[in-house]
Amino acid sequence: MDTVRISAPHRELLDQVLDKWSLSVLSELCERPCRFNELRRAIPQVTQKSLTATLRRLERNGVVAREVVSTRPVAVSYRITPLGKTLRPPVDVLLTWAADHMPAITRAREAFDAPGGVPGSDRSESSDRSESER
Amino acid sequence: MDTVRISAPHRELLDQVLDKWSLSVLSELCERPCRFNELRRAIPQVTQKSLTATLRRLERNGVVAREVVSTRPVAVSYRITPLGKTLRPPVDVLLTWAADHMPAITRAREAFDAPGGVPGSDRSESSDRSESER
DNA sequence: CTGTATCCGCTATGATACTG
DNA sequence: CAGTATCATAGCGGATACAG
Repeated sequence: MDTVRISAPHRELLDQVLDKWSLSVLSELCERPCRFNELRRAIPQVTQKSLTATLRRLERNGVVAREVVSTRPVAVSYRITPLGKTLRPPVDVLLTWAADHMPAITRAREAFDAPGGVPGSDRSESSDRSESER
Repeated sequence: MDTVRISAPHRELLDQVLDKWSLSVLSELCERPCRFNELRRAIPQVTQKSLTATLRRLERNGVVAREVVSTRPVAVSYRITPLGKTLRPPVDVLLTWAADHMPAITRAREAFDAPGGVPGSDRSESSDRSESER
C-alpha cells in the first residue's frame, strides 16, 4: 500500500547510479578524494575502461566531481559532491542489508542450486507447499 | 568516516538483487502476490524472457517464492518471502532518494551535456586546485 | 497460462596498444 | 599519470516459435 511505487524515470536513474561499479567507487570516494589510479588500486577488478566510464557517468549525474591539476604529468582527483553525499545514507542502508543477510542469501542459493538430491527442492509440480518449510 | 566498506561479495549480491528489473518486480510483489502475467501487465516494458530470468534469480536468492498450483492449465504465483520483505526498507530509502533528487540530477545532466556554448563547463584543464591531499 | 528454445543485434566489458 | 582508441567477446534484451 505504501512503499513508493517505482517509476520508469526512477529505475533509469538508479541504473545510472547503482550500476556494477558505482557503489564501489562511491564507497571509496566517500572516504576521501582519490586519484584515478588510487581508485584502480582500491578496486582491483575494474578495468581502466570501465572505471573511466563509471566516473564519467557519475560525474554526469552530479554525484562526483573531477578536478584536474595542471602539473606535469597531470594529476586528476575525484571527489564526492554534496549531491553525492546525500547518496551515502541510502547506500549505507543497502550495504548494511547486504552484510546482514549475506548468510541467508548464501543458504538460499545453495538450496536452490541443490545437487538434485534434496526432494521438494524441485522446481516442477508441487501442488502446494504445505510442507513444513524451514 | 565509517560507512560500510563495500566488498566484492556485497557488490555481487546487490548486482543480483538490484538489477534492471528486480526493483520493479520486488516493488510489485511487495504489494501482493502476483501471477506471471500479472507481473507482465504491471511492468509492460519487460519481456517474457527477462521477466522469467529475473524471477528465477530472485527466487534463487531467496527473496521471492514460486508456487505452482496444479490446476489445468497450471497457475503460478509469485510472492515475496520474509527475507525479501527485509529488502523493502532499503529499497524504499533508495526510491525516496531518487524521487527527492531527481531534479538535481536532471540539472546536473543538462549542465554536463551542455551544448558547448557554456564556457567553464568544459571538462579539460582547470588549473586551480592547490593540491595537498593526505 | 507459463514457460523453454532460438536467432539476432546491441551494448557492456575486457585486453591491449598508444598518447599527452 | 590519466586517459583514448581499437578490437574481440560475452551476455542481455527483443522477437518469434513452440511445448506442457
